[in-house]
Amino acid sequence: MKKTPNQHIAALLERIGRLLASDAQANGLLPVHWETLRYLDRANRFSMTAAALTAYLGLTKGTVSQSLNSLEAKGLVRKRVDTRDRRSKRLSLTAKGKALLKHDPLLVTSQAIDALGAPAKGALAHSLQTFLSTRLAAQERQPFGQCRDCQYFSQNREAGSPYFCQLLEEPLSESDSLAICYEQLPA
Amino acid sequence: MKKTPNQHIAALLERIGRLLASDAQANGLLPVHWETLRYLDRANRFSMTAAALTAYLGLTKGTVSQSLNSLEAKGLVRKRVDTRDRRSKRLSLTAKGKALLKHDPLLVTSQAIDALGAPAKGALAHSLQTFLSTRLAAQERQPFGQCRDCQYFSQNREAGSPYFCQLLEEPLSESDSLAICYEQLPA
DNA sequence: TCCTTTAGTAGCGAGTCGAAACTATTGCGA
DNA sequence: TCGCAATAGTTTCGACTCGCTACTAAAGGA
Repeated sequence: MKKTPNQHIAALLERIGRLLASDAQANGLLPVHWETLRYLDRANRFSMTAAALTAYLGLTKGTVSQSLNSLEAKGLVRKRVDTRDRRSKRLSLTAKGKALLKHDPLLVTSQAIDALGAPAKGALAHSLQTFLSTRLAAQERQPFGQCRDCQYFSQNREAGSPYFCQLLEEPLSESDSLAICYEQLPA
Repeated sequence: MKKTPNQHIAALLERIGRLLASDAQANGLLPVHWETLRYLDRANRFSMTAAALTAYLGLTKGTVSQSLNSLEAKGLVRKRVDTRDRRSKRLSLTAKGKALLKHDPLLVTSQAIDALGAPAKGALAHSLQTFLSTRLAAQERQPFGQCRDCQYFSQNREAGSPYFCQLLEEPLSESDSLAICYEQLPA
């Protein structure tokens, strides 16, 4: 079976994925746990729910519910019923969860990337981003891009907050604009 | 938590890995099964053992033994005791296993790579390869490179086969030289 | 008010995965 | 030649993921 350049790249990506997954078994956590902590660290306040996390990870809600229970039992994640929509629960990282992210095994991985030069890094990031977006779009999955790159993102007309979400009709802070969002629709 | 460019790339790689893993649940096989079939399709005859596969996947031998049992029960892989070293078993793909590789979910994935231009693809393949090699070397794991890029690889002095392995003292065919090898040591 | 949709949970079965204990074979060295 | 360490692989155990299905509860529209 001869390999095309595309297949070669695909095989490399899959193999690297496996490599990173085995790295990610650290501190008694499993890969999916680390991804959850990272997500909750990066998501904006509208996206801190089990449903959004389910879409992000591409798993079923039953599976995600179990993982969250496990993280809650470890004291890394907190669940609180949303007062506006009492079906929903708002997730958050506990102080312990935030502290644990300082020992994210991904930090070790990212050191190995220094073997590449700066221009190669830029090209790599861009290519990976393009591939990820293409693949997610093909499966009709949410891109989870940054808030400020969204077509609902706008300047705020009123005082108080610099930006505004036209979909959820909520004011946005500077750090909101950098977070990733479940609802994000690239401009 | 601010992200450095390195961390951004590492996060992308991990996320893409998860994406591919969920794609790889096709035809009733699990990701690790597909990786096993692919390995057995690409490995040379010295590397068709459970021990080599264990090193390739970075798992424990118990786990790999179980996966192989499952693949054998499905009729995709065959195990035969090695006549030279009766501790060892030589693995091979059955006809059914080879046929199944024509439906490898990685083939779908590789189509999405066409969203990148040809020069970007070359740079991407090179960067990923460099990263993988660096990371494997850091963990003192085998690179599993192609036979012909090995320091034991040489032209054959006798007739019959074009190449020769100076480590295993075995003649090598043209297709041997392209296969990946457990013993490979980059020149 | 009814009915559909949405958010999340609970339980089941299959299977990965690591760890540890085990068998069998090989090969080295005294 | 004997004994012992190293190597190849299997088995069993427990924890956990993961998809699936069935479930509860709340929201919201006709």
